[in-house]
Amino acid sequence: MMNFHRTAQIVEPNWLARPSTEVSPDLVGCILVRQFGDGSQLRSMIVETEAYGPEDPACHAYRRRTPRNEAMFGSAGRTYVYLIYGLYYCLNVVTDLDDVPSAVLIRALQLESVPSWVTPPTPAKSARLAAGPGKLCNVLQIDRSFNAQVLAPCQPLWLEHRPPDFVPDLVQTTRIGLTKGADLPWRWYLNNCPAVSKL
DNA sequence: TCTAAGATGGCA
DNA sequence: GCCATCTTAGAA
Repeated sequence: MMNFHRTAQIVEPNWLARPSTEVSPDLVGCILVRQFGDGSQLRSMIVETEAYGPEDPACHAYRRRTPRNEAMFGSAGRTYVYLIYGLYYCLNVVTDLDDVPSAVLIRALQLESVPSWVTPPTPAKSARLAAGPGKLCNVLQIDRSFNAQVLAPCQPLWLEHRPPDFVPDLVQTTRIGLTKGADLPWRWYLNNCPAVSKL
């Protein structure tokens, strides 16, 4: 039977149950879907990610398990959301096996459309509305209540695979804004993408 | 209890 | 380069 209408390929938890350094580059090009309370959806492509994991001095769970980093020890396919600098939320996708603290930070998105509630100052800036981990949570209206939630359809957030014919041109570099583990090349982004947070 | 630092971002 | 803003982890 011919299948012209491709159904969305949902990212399943078991696909995420790998080390974050493997999942992180694979998530670039995937689609993050945000469904709001009124049923409306905002779709966007992940264009920049960073991996955090065990034996990683920059990982929030490097020292020990605490109430804040608890979600990182949870099962793959859930979120880890935390507040940084008392101002911004950051969204992570939990990866790897249970009890292994591991997550992928979503650092930048390319929005499919500009939501009605944001008023971009200039057209040029609208491309960068979600260029940064704090900015994207702002646009998608993600706060701490999103921590440790399941990523699945009918939830506020879920992931869809990139089309099989889309092979992203990836750049791998060091992570942004760290004082520890700054030498590890665990950041990936889409080459020549205006929505990436930093070059 | 107290305090310094933090996976940021906007503006001068 | 400076700073807003506040939770959290780690020290005392």
